[in-house]
Order: sequence, then structure tokens, then C-alpha cells
Amino acid sequence: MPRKRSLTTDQLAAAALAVVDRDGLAVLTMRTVAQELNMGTMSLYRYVTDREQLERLVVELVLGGVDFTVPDLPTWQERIAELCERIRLAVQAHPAMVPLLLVHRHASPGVRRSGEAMLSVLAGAGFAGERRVIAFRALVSYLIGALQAEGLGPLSGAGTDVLATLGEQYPYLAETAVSARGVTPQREFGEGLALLLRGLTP
Amino acid sequence: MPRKRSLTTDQLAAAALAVVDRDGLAVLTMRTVAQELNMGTMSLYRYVTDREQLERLVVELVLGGVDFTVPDLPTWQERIAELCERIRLAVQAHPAMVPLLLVHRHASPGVRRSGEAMLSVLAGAGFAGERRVIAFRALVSYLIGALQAEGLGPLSGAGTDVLATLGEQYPYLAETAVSARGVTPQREFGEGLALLLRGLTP
DNA sequence: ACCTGAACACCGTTCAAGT
DNA sequence: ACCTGAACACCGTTCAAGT
Repeated sequence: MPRKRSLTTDQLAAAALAVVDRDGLAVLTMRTVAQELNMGTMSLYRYVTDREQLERLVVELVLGGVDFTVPDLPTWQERIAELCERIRLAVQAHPAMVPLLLVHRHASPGVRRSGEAMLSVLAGAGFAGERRVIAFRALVSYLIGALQAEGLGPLSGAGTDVLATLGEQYPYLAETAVSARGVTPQREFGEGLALLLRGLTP
Repeated sequence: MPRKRSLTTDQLAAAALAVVDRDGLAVLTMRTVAQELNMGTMSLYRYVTDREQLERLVVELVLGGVDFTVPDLPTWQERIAELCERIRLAVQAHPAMVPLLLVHRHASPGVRRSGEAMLSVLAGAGFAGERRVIAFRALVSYLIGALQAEGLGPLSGAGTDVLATLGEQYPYLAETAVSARGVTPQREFGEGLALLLRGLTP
């Protein structure tokens, strides 16, 4: 245990997140973070053993702001949806870091807390054994996929305009891309999740 | 158009995929691929403008083997499920490259062909307008999330044993991890998708 | 015409030295 | 005790040169 540090790990994480938010994940580097803090590059290794650990700190910072207490809502579907929406909101503010959520999804306390909260809702709803496993994994898969899709560029964004151009080769893709223009990321996320929840039964 | 090349792009992609399969995505490097082919590093730039393009070739190689003709099955749900399962099978053989699918999901013809096939099934089932957008995106989100989850380590793998240890802090996570041991990746993928399909109505 | 080595501007990290 | 510069083994890529 070292004595006195000029930095908290939160400040370090905040600096890293600032770099990612401003310049993207590709620019996240021990050197760029050190610069952000006006320190020597090697000073970061006082706080972090690894670049990997620095990334994990970013994940924790983003997920740390999320309230994972189970919301007091009438149905379990609404409780799950609200938990997912809280996560979406926290992540949406930092779209560039979404890939880090996936890479570190095993080692992160924040990810675990979120899983525990979702599982407690499922268990309370009567999901047990392998049924619970399947339901949980389906929800997590959807959540991860949807967050990533949103982060990498919504269907209503620039990529969609390109797709709308490819009418000859991909008629359905083009047609669907046009319809997608009216769908906000929040609706897309929420209504997609609602579809999955509709199929879930304990 | 250059005249004579000692390599096809398929051979180049195969060499890159071999490196990824053997040593992981982190080792994929212009230098390692060149070594795999017994060429100078810079020779790769005869075939590829970029490291990014090399990665795209890998994506195309994996997705190129997938049959995206709509299967002749009784219900549209079965048709979607079969298309998804074909993708899962192709990708499963090369779990380390899954992140590439996501990074290049916009620029890849293979990804587009898969989207076109799924959309044609949805359209045939009566999905139109924004309903089709939501359904399609939900399916893609699930697919991406599930493939990634499988690639990064199934719930029934080593990570699960660790989770089962954390009983005090995360009781539900621990309990669910134990139940997860009996669930194969294929069942997890298929039954999770079935849940989503159950919630889908045109 | 096709291929490639040297060189440049970057990485993460070790290690020995500064204050 | 805390911090850091030099150095090492790597990257992707430019460019001029080899055959």
C-alpha cells in the first residue's frame, strides 16, 4: 500500500474517458492519458499495472453511475426494461467506449452488479434453473448487441443513407433503411427489448 | 489492374485467418501474416491497401462460406432461425475473429447479404415499415450479442466457474452460473433466439 | 511488373535513476 | 515515497530501391 498519491483512480479513469470521448478509442494510449494529466507516461503505472486495467477503470467509471437497485414497478417486464434503459442512458453518453464493455465484461464489478440485478428480477418472476439461464443470456446478448449497434452508428445515421443507395443489389436493405430514418435509438432499443420480453415466460 | 500476382486475395485472407485461429486476434499483424506466407511484410500492400482491408478479407472469408438462400421451411420463424444458425455455425469455427464481424459490420458484403436474406423473410411474413425496422434490428442485436458472448467465452466455460465462487457477493449470479453448466452454446443460442421470435408478430 | 528492405512515427512496458 | 526518462521490442505505413 503506497502512501500518498497525487491522483485518485477516479481522476485517472476520468482522464482516460475524456480522451476516448474526445478522440475515440483508437487514441486511448498510456501516453495520451498521461498527457491529459500532464504527467510522465510511466507515472500511470503507479496507479495501474496494465493498459488493460486502465480500460477496466473506464468501464467502472461509466457503469459506476448506474443505479442497479431494482425499480419499484408493477410488472417484472417493466423492471427489466427500466434496468436496461438505465444502462443504455449511461453508456449512450460515451458511445466510443462501448467496445470496452464487451472486452471486459467478465472482469468488471459493474457488469456483475447489473447481472445480479437482472437475475434477481427474473428469479422473482419465477424463472428458475436452465430457463433462467436462457432468459438471462438472451437479455444480455440483446443488450450488448443493441448497445454496440447504437455506439457504432445508429440505423438512422450516415450508414443508413449509404444502404438506401444500394437499391439494386439489396432491395430490402434499401427499403428498410428508408423506414429506419424515423426510428430514434431510444425507440429502437426499447421496442426491440419489448419484443424479447414479450416472448419471455417463466 | 496489375498483371500477375503470386497470391489470390483468398489465400491472403486464409493466411490471416490461420494466424487468428492459431494465435488469436491480438497477434494479427501485417508482419505475422507476411511471415505466414513467407513474404516480406510490404508485399501484402500489393493486395491490400490497409490493415483494415485485410481484416475485411477475413470477415468475407468466414461469411463467404455461408449459404444465404432462404431455406424452404414451413414457418418464417424457422426460416429466420435456420439462417441465424448457419451464421452461428460458420462463425463458431473461428471464434477469435468475432470482434472483426462487429467492427466491419457496415462495410462487409457478407454482412449485407445476410441482412438482405433476413429482411426478405420478414417482409414475406408481413412485416412492413417501422415494424420491420424494429424486428430486424432486434434480431441483429441478438445475433451480434450472442455470437460475441459465445466467442468471448460461453457461460458454461471457465468464467462461469469463477462466477460460481462469488456466492456471497452475487448470489443469483453464482446460482445461475451453476445451472448454466448444462447449457450448450447451441442450445443457448437457439432457445434465446426462439424467445425473441416468440415475441415477434407482424 | 512485381516485390521488399530501410526508415519513420508510433505502441506498451522494463528498469534504473531522479527528487 | 513517489515520479519519470531512456531504452527495448514491438506496431502500421511511406518511400525509394531492388529484381
